[in-house]
Amino acid sequence: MNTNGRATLIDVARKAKVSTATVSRCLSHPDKVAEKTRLSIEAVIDEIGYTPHFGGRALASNRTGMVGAIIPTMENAIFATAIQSFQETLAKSEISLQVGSSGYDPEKELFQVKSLIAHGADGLLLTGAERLQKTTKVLEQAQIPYVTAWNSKNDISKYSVGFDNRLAAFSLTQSVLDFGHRNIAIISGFLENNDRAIDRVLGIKDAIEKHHNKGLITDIVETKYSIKAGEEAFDKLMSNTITPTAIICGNDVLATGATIRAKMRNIDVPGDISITGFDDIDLATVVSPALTTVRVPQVGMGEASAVMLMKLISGGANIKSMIRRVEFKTEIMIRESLGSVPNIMYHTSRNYF
Amino acid sequence: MNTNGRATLIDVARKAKVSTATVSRCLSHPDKVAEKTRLSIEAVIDEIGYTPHFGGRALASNRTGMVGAIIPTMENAIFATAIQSFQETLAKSEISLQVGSSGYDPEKELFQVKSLIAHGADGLLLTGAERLQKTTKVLEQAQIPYVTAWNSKNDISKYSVGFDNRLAAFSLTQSVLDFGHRNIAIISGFLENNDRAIDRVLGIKDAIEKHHNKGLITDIVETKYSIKAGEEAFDKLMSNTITPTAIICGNDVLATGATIRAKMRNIDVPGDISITGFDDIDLATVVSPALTTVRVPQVGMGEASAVMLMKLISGGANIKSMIRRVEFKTEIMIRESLGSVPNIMYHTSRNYF
DNA sequence: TACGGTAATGAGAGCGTTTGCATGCTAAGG
DNA sequence: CCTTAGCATGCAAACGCTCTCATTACCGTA
Repeated sequence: MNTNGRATLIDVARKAKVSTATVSRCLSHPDKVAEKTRLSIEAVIDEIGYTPHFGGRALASNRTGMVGAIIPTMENAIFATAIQSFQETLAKSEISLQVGSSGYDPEKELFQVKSLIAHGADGLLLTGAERLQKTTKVLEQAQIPYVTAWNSKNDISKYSVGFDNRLAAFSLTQSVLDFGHRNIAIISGFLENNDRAIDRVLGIKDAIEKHHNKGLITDIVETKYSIKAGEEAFDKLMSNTITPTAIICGNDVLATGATIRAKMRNIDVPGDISITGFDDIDLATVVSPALTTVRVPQVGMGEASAVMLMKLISGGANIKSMIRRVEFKTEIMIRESLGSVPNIMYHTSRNYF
Repeated sequence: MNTNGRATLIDVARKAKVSTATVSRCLSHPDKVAEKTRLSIEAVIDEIGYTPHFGGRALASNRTGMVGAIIPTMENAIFATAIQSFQETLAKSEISLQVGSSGYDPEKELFQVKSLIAHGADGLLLTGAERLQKTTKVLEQAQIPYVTAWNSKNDISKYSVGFDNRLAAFSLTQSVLDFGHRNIAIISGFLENNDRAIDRVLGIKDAIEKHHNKGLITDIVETKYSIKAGEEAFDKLMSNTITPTAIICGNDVLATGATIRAKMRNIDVPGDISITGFDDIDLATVVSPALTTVRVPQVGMGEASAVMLMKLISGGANIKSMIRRVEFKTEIMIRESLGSVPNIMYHTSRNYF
């Protein structure tokens, strides 16, 4: 019994008439202890309500059983599914998760990294490929293993799990072009410090350049990821001289905003204008019309990154032979929000080319 | 430099030519150290990239700087806002948060409590007033302070933050009655182990009993909190002999499901049927028509519970004089989904009374 | 110059666990 | 009956930090 009145290993040992070593083993490696001993120790533990002291454990074993994840934002569901499956996978090994958000700001990411390390993270999951050099340095000095997710364009020396944002956007854009659209606008998240957003825009441009020409892009609006921002961006696009017949949005949240605003302005989707999203979060099928979007391998990424990170943490010889990079495929989900070009607008727009 | 190659306090002390005590103070109570000393220590820390070892700190100080929160579900946004403000408030004091979910199952809650304690939580935030006796016992044996939220109907000896679910539902129902509705159906979450859901149903009944009679309730459907469940519940209600003119839903998620299904079936809301929600999450204004609902003091609860919990953790003399219970007001948000009773149905329904 | 008081620092004893190594015991084989 | 392998257990040294208490340094005042 320590000064706080909380039971300790020593109390258990004394009461069970064994050494602390045996009690410790009984907790951490039950198979190393004789059945009989184990039972009597467990009885004592139950009786006096002993819980191992976290700090003592962490100090002696140099492990906390906690890992951290830093995602850009929790405000919308973009990362929720992946984080959930990440968490579930960890939970199977009794590892807990602490989530922080960076707000798409590398400085804040660095802060979160420090904070998570200070809070005892055994390993970290980070979003995207780019970060401050200082962040990488901190990670290395603290000797914390980490995995990056959400983008496969990654330094080969690092451990990463993701998909090809650029390629996915490319495919989606091809579908849009196939529907006959020639005046295309983009509503993107802020590109600064966001390699995923940059890649998506690049993918759109790739597709357009390949099949037609750059002039097809009427405008690119950069804004924050929120429904309201999507609404405002829509207004902006519709106030331009050249209005688009299709709007490709950086994610489903922006697309939802655009769709809602279209409805408010009595602009029919997809009759008058087509709108596409990215991510395929729940929202995509809640709005009407349901969004054509890109399904991102959230569950797969969550699981794969958890497995990778746990291997890294356990360390040992097998690290050398580990796969350093997992790349997933994406899938285009064609739904109601993408349709053919409206005739009248189609003609109008042709004048410009 | 320890065996892992990670820098320790001793390394810093040696390099800065001071004792470990001074370095420790410099980190934890900078004002107790001379400016000059502090600067030189900080320089060394920066140079060798020292991060305090979590385990050592936790062991010596008997604090982890982490608290846990257990909410019933993360699958929808019901608890998100409160948790976020809880977290933000904690963050100001450099306390981190670990969230677990119980799935509305008391056994799972117990498991999560144990898990969070095992992971070093300094304190806990729990949802609702009811739980297993064993859970309370575990909490006490581990000497972990905790606060309950979301329901103010609470044992006075405990620390709680919440609002009166019953009263809120009562007010909302009054509004529904004021619009002339006399055939009212309820779609509730499962009542078992959910004091909030129970209270909301009781509040509805209170209002109806007070102003009219029980017979006005055409049906009560219990189901899980999901959009799909809301849809199915709606179908169930509409297949009854007596159909309602208003559906009061246990939360916005269920109400959203009902609304979506109504739209699918070409039943106009609120023209043919009124629907109300509870919680006022984002979803409530995303669906159309926007939901009439109850605004729950999520931000307030989050902040208040964080403050209360932190006081409890710091302990000291002021605990005795602490306020043990904070109760917030709710607000009825009248939006499009609630309207007058359609004439034809009104007449039909009158026949039954 | 001596002295008291205060601010800054140092010494060192824990904090509760884990774990490598030593020891003791049991059972099987010679 | 003695050896020996192998399993179960105990001993005790870390692990890295905090914090109390003691000590030193410095200043102003008598």
